[in-house]
Amino acid sequence: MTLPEAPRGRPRDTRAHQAILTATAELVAEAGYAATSIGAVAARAGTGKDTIYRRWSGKAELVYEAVFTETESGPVPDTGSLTGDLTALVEALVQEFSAPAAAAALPGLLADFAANPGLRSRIRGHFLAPARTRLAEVFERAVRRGEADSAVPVDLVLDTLAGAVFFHVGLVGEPAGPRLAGQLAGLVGRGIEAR
Amino acid sequence: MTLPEAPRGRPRDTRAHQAILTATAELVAEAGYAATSIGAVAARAGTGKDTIYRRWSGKAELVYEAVFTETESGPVPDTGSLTGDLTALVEALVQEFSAPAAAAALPGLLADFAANPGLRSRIRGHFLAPARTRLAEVFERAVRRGEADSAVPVDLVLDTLAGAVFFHVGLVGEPAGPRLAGQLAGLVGRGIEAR
DNA sequence: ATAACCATACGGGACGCCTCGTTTGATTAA
DNA sequence: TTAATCAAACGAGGCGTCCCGTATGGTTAT
Repeated sequence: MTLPEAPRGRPRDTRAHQAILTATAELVAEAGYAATSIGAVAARAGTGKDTIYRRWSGKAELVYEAVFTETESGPVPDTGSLTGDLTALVEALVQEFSAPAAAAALPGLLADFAANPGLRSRIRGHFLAPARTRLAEVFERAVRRGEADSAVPVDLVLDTLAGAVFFHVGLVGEPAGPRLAGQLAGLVGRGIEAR
Repeated sequence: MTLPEAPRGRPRDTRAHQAILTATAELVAEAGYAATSIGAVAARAGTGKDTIYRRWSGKAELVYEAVFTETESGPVPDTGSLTGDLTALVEALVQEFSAPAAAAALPGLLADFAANPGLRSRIRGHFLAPARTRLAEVFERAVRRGEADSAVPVDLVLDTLAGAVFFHVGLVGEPAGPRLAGQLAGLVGRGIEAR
């Protein structure tokens, strides 16, 4: 049943693969998303453009993988309180969005995703879905403890948290201050409290 | 002191000006931000590109004015309760962001603004500042009534509301459901309640 | 075990198409 | 006379595709 699908011909070069991802992340961090062209990435990575197009369909997919793939999303926080869990979750979100390459890439990346229905559904699956799962777990624990109001839609909370962090990082342009995560988690945490 | 700045030479054509703005809004709504080029706008408006570049410095400024200038932001709501005022404010925000041209333009526009420091500061002044003023008024009234916690930063609330609506409209891609405004206002309203 | 073969990847370069923002030229309106 | 208008063309640069000659690994035949 497995059908190993034996690959024929020359295998792809792992070093080229990694060099492309590294060059992409560096270029985005240095020059921004718009100024990052496939040609420039190829030149910096020391590859041909074909070697890039053979792996990724375009700039959006390449940058997304280069910037957000190495995300280590650790275990779901379980501090015992809704506010604590939420703060940990938001802190991770802020940290992820504030990394130089990520902050530089996010607005342009989001625009490309929004303009392309196919990409849009893929980002919801790859990026938002795990975040939603983690948030839902924290939320359900809080509901069982009687801390949270089960009537609040999880998707709304997710849009609110992600949107707030993105909007702040994207429009303010400065690395998010250290108090942002705590304040945001406090605001939203109080908003979903049971009463 | 006024220096009427007597115009010399042929005055600019008001009809061309309006035709350009109209063509821009239509093109953005139909084809999206990325597919809207200055050349296409000029062709549709029946003008030369020159006539556009004489008035606007580029696509971002043109689209921003075409899509968001006609925003009529009515009086600041005063329903007597924090939740009521907030709901009215968010409903206006949702309506504004959900207009076909606005929804199509927002992600790309935001990306251009984020990539350009000059444009970024201008959008904060023209677009966000009025919203912040209106929100601050609603918020201060609620603080005086004892409904809201004065320790909550207004900017955080603004980022949260705008970010949530943008994230929802931009990534879901569907017109925001009718319940979104009420749910979001409820969530954030409870979050800033005095306790 | 060795060698021939084959499918695919590689770096490099050129291509046609598109958009951008600028410039030029002839015309038109105040 | 002055400046705005439309039209056309420009150079620069990105995109995505294609082709080249070469490199590389697995498969097959000896």
